[in-house]
Amino acid sequence: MTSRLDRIAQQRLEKLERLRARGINPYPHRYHRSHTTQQAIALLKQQEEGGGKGETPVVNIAGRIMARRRMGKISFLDIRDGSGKIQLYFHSDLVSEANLKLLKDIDIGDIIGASGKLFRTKSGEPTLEVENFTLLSKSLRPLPEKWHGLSDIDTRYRQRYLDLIANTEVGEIFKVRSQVITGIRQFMDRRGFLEVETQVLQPLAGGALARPFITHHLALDQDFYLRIALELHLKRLIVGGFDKVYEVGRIFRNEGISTKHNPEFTMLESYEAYADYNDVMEMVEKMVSGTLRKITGGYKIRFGDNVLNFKPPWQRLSLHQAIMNYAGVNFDKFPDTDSLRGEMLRLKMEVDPQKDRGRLIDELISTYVEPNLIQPTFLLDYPIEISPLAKKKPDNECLVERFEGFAGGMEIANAFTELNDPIDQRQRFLQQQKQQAEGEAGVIDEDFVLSLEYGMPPTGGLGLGIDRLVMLVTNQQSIREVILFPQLREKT
RNA sequence: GGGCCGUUAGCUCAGUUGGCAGAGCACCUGACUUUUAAUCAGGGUGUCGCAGGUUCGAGCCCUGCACGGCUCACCA
Repeated sequence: MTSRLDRIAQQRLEKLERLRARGINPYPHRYHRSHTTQQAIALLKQQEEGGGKGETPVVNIAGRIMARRRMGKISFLDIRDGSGKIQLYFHSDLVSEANLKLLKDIDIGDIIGASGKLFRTKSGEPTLEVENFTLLSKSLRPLPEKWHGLSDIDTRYRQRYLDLIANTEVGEIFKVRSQVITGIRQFMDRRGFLEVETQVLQPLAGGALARPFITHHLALDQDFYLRIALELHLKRLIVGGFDKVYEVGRIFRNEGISTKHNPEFTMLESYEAYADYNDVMEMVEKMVSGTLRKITGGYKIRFGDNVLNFKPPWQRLSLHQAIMNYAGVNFDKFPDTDSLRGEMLRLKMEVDPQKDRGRLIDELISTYVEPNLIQPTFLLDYPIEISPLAKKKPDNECLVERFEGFAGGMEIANAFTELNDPIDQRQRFLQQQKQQAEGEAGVIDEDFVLSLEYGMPPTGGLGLGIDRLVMLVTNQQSIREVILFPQLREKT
């Protein structure tokens, strides 16, 4: 590193050695903290509201030093813990000689514990008048700048701990993320769903069509795939007799990285026996709107330039109608790949000649429809070609009972009335296999089909992208802002 | 993988037509008994992302590479 950083680190190492020479352990094992900074402030307020009667109790607090203002005989330090921050006041007449000496070797970034009485300064700032303090951890490196914080995105993601120290609002995003997941779990548990954990390392990566990550088990001398969906194992559990199951789990897709895609992301999947996609739709509305209300107190959130209103019921639109509205294509009139491609070319759309009818429809959705679905919207009834795990509509062999939920121009949910006919399922897999691109997992999961042969009740299933939901709730335009450690290329 | 943009002190950023490498914060020394982006005086600590090239001379121009951002492609 540069000589200047060496110099700062060197100075701090020298301080460390001085402390050790005086018999001070710069990294002690524990500290008895009586209050968090916010509890201490609350205690002071309580004391004041009681008319100042009684002795102010001595509190022990601990945290990282964020700022220092030295003024001759007195010093002010700001320290921060997980709850917030508080100001410390040091007066050289009030602390021991040893403490005074220690204070000289303390730096911004160090973690200390301090005890003393609470009071308010002239300007009303709640403050701890320090009587005694201890070094709890010596910091050897300078923190990012106090006013502008840390804004270099590369450093923010690679050294997320610095981001969290320097930019307090980043921590808030991840608190909301936790609240979203907690809210969803509570919702599902209350509805009688059983939370389960299924395997991450799978012999076949099924349940979606995406390129998987591959790994190898040494003892078994066998390749495994990191799961690309939770679907097929959760449905096995429905066959097994758990009527309502869900999993909040990490899934892995070996695809491109973008502001809306991270190679590993978190998905909620749930399956409910004896339900269909209409039941699931209602559940999604209640789950998302209810969780939102719990966190924000209302149904409306700002997302970019828009205000999204999640109050049920959400807009429902058939996929067919949506593509008519936004792309001007009536796909019913173009029942095969060639005719649909011809129509798209006639409308001067860019068309990938490799794509079959299903993928062309998919393209119409993602290019023309999805970006326009700002308010929460359900698109219903998808073409069978792109929905191999969903049950056909009773009155239309070409469509399945499937919906996707959108908000803020992003897909957040995907659900269907699950296909439970094992013969139809095998045929759909075979059909899928023919269309599959190279590199994608293409082997039929025979064990899954076998499980269907034993009989799966009619079932409604759901997949919900947690990361994107958190993006919406926290008004973030990049998925990396809601994932603590997003995927980056290793620096060489 | 393609296109565009970026990379200068620990952090946030300037850097003119190609002519001695700059500021604020942080850091070090000193002053200061209620400060809070404390203030005041002094101190610049750098492989200008990396490697080449052009030039008397390159942070600046050219080529390649690395990493990042946006975007396109990919992506049930």
